[in-house]
Amino acid sequence: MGASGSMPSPQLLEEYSQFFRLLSEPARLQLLCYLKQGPTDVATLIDATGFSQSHISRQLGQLQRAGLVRCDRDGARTIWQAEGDLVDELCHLVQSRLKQRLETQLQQLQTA
Amino acid sequence: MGASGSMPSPQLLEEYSQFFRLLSEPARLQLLCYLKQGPTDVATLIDATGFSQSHISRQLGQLQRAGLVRCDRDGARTIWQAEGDLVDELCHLVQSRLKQRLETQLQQLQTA
DNA sequence: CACTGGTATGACGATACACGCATAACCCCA
DNA sequence: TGGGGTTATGCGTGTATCGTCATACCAGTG
Repeated sequence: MGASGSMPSPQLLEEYSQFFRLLSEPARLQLLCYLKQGPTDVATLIDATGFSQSHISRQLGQLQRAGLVRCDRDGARTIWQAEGDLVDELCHLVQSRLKQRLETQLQQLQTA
Repeated sequence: MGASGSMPSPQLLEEYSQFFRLLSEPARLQLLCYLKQGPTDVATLIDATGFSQSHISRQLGQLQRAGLVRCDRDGARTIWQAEGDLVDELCHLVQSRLKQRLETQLQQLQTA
C-alpha cells in the first residue's frame, strides 16, 4: 500500500524544494508566525525580532513573491500580513511527526 | 478568523526550520521520492540520480536521523526505504498551493 | 522644493553546506 | 585470514545565502 507512487518531474521537485527552503530559515518562519497574529508594520517587526530593517525587508520580499504574505500601504508605512494558512498546516503536520517521534523514543527508553 | 494564534517557541521554530531544510534540497527530495516507490539499494540510487556514492550516503544519513528513511542490511548491501508518508502530505499541500496560485495568475491575465 | 520618516537595494564579510575525491571502515566469502 | 565489494568519513573547493552597513528611492509635510 502506498509503495508505488509516480516520480515527480525535476521541475516540480525544484519548486517543492524552493518552497521548503523558504521555510528552512528560522528568521522567515518567525516573521510568518508573527504576521499570522495579525497585520503588523515593519517597525514592530524590527522590535520583535531584533533583525535589521534591510534584512526584514528582504525576507518579506521573498515571502511575498511566494504569495505567503502581502502588504498594504498606509501612507509611507507598509502593513504586512500573512496570506493563507498553508504554513500553519505544514507546521502542524511536522509537529505531529516530531511529537510522535519523541513518544516512540521515550517508549524505547522505558522498555530498555 | 484564524488571525490570532500563539507564537511558537524559538526552539520549536528551530526544529521546524531544520526539518524544512531537509526538504529544501532537490537531491534529498529526489531520493525520498525514489525510495517511496519501494525499497532500493544504493547502486540503483547512484544509477538513477547520477550522484556520487559519498553524497548519497550522506543525504541518506540525514534523512535517516530525521526518521524519514530507514535501512535494512542485506549482507553487505543496504536496502533503503521511505518511512511514513509525511513528506507526501507536505508535498501535496504545497502542490495544491502552487496550482491555485498559477490559476489565479492565469485568471488575472485573462481579465486583463 | 527641501526635509523627514519609511522602505528597498547594492556591496561585502562570514558562514553554511552541497558535492566529489580519496580513503578508511565494514561485511561477506573462499 | 586475506581479498573483493559496499558503505561511511576526512578533506578541499565552489557556491549560495544570511545578515549588516551604507545609500538610493519614495511618500507625505512645512
